Amino acid sequence: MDAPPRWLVGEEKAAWDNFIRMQEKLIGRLSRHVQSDSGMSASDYVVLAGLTERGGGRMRLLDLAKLVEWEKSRMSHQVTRMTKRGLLSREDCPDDGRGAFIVATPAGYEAIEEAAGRHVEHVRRLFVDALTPSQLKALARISERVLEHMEAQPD
Amino acid sequence: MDAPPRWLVGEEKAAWDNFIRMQEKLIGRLSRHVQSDSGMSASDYVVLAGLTERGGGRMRLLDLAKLVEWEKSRMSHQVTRMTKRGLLSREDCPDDGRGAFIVATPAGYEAIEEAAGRHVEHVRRLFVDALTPSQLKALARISERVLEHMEAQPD
DNA sequence: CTAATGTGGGTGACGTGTCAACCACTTGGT
DNA sequence: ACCAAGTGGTTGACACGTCACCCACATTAG
Repeated sequence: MDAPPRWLVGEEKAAWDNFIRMQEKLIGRLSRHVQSDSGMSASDYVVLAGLTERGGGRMRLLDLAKLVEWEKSRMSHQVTRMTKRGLLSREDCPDDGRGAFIVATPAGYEAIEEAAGRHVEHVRRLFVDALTPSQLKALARISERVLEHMEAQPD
Repeated sequence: MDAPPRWLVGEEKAAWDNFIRMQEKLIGRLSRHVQSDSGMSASDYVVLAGLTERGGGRMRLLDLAKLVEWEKSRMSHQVTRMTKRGLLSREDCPDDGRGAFIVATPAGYEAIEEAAGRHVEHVRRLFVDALTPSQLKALARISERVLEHMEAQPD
């Protein structure tokens, strides 16, 4: 019987609209910065950052994909491209004939170290500096809350 | 002389990490929903929503692009694809020989009306319902604050 | 009127994301 | 030992986004 949609109103609508616009503008600007001052795409950055900071520079492809919440085929394509550009390499896994280790090359390490420092300055400038400590705290809790809520929710 | 990067710490880091993860997961899930229950991509949705709700179903290409904060070439490509699928059509502008009006077709209207109702239910389920009214209000203000801050900031 | 410059919009090439199918290897049951 | 089912990973086709460049028309200066 298809009840009519419950459109957003008042604070609901304000929160959603502002959040969406803010997030789009912020992410867009940050990825253009990564691109223009390190020559890497935002995806390159995410992959290298995850691999080196949380995987010690060497990880199985699926583990890396889960870490950054990507699909395996996306990761596979991305690794192929980054390998061609010398940032990563693939190695066979001795324990599991199907497996592939993804390894950050020296050039990969260099690139991420360069980029990370610049990136954090942009994050500060555009995001952290815009908010008071208590607003930062509030946003941390709100984001956490939404994440938990989503995990408890079907798809 | 290249001061060392001021890495994020404590609440700064928590706010940023949680925000990024939340936003990625939320946007990802919502666009998969739009896709699977209306057959449209998230981009199709944005274009049709902007065009019909705020442009009366008929707008110049550049105006539409500005409205949703896209580059003109992206919009042009997108309109081309949507035109092929019957959701939009192009019309010449009599006042300006270079101009192009983008018009939502009846099929376009139908599609967006169908999709919008379902979309808002997902937004409620995944986002609005996760937060208290005061958290929604806080997020609205925080987002607004970041937006204003970015506008006052060079690039 | 005409030439320079600006603006609205399109195009093609290339990097990226998704989906579905596929291959090779592993695992578990019999 | 063997076969079914599962898992790790790759591939190809196609939709999408960006960049640089292009073209047609408009505007302004002279």
